[in-house]
Amino acid sequence: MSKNVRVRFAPSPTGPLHIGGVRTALFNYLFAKKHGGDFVLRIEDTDQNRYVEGAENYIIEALNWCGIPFDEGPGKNEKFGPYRQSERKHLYKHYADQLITEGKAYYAFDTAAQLDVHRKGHEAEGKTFIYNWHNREKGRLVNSLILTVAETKAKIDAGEDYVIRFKSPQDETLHLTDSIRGNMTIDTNVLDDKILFKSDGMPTYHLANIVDDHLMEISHVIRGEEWLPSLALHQLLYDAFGWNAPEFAHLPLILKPTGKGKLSKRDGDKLGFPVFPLEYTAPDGTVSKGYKEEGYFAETVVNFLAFLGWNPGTEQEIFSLEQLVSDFDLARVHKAGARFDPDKTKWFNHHYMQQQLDLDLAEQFKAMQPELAEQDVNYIALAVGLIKERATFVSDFWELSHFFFKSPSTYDEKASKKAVKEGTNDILNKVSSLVSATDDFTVENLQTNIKGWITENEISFGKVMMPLRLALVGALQGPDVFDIMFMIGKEETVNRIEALVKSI
RNA sequence: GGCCCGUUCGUCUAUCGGCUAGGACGCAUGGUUUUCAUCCAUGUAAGAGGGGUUCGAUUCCCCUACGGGCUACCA
Repeated sequence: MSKNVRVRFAPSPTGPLHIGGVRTALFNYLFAKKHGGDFVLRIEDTDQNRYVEGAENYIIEALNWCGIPFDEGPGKNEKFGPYRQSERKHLYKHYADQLITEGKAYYAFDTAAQLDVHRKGHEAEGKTFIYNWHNREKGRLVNSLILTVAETKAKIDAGEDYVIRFKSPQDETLHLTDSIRGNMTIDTNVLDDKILFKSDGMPTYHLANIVDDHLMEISHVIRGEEWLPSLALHQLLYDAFGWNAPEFAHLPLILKPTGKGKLSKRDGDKLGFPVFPLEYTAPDGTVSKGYKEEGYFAETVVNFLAFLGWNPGTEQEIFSLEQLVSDFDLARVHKAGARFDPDKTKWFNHHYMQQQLDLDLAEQFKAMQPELAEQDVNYIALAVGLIKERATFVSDFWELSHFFFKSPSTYDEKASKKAVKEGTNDILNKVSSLVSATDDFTVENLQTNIKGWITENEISFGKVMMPLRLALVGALQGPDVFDIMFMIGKEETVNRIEALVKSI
């Protein structure tokens, strides 16, 4: 890559970023880092009506949690700032005026209500209303193409609302290029004269986007496929300004796990898995679940998002962020939309669970489990080390490890039936005395003593181990019984065995 | 409706004209284990349909079907 790579992630602060947006950000980040470039965050808040307080903050926190921070953006390394389009408002009008002066754009005075009438009328006849070459000078629309210069000026001076529309060309075939999809051709006759500048004094996405990408020296635009239909307009705008267009790559969409359509913010909790990286509380108080709060690791989220629409071409599926940076390649991004699979995501989390430090997990576990308030975190870490291989989330830990912290209050009925037989009492009493007699209380010594006794007396392992496990755990599950005995200590072990004996 | 993009196991995907179509998740079975898990092994299951091009098409082209996106003074 010869030129400086600069990419941008340009979300609209209309609410929390959903995982589709996070994936777009991730791919931008990976591409930038792969080529030693910069990852820019730009806030596209040109629509004042949809602005949501706190959304920008959420976006930044989400990127940070995922480990894909931006290099430049609001409040950070502002070489090309400001990075909020609302703060760049003064820049855009000049460019719109330039296009008007050059005859590439024009003023339009049609009100939203009038346009609506046209649209409805066309619809009733089964036609589509397009504001472009075929009707813009026919007299039914009001714009500076049919008004005289003086008339136009008079309207503007009188304070009448106007927009600025791009004058899209007639009878041309555009050749567009996308790094993922290759070449496409578009007939300009199907394009409408998009509004570049709104009557409220703000630019639309299209104008602001092109101007900012140019001013910020963006080299590659990597965005969702929903922007593909706008590519023709954007290319036309670059040409109109005489600017070199960046390279474009349109990412396939992330689809709902079941049903139709792309994954949307509203899918949220009703599908039983989070669609947001972080928990989000809307201004109206409704709370949406986040991956972080649900117990997913950032590594998990990054790894599964990377594989939605991309793969390395090898059979490797576990990728750290660093490995993704070195292996990522836009050429290997898929064209078709990818259905999101919650099961696979859990599998990734189970994998990354095993790589966490026991002490880190213990701290999280302690923070969420009231019963652990008085426990030594180092002891919790030992317990975690023994059970994490069977857990997907930290929230699974209590169910898997409660017996390390408190003695069983009940015995599972089925387990009791299976474990307690004729003579179990005697066996438990013997084991209890063997435990008591083990002075140097280590896993090895316990094994030597108890297993030795079992072998000497030719008893089956199950006859001893099952009731012993029942006494310690209250059920027939959990890790090695010798580990459990060692963890809870001699006295507690003896107490638990005696408690079961009494209950038989 | 119009325009654009897409289409390999249930899901994510490999294959860049030679395929007995590979891997992963899920599911099933078996093994390991003192238990439950984990783990390991095996199995299950696919190139939308029809035309071309070619010695040979999952791979290239066309048509149809289906899926998705866009079609706002939203991004």
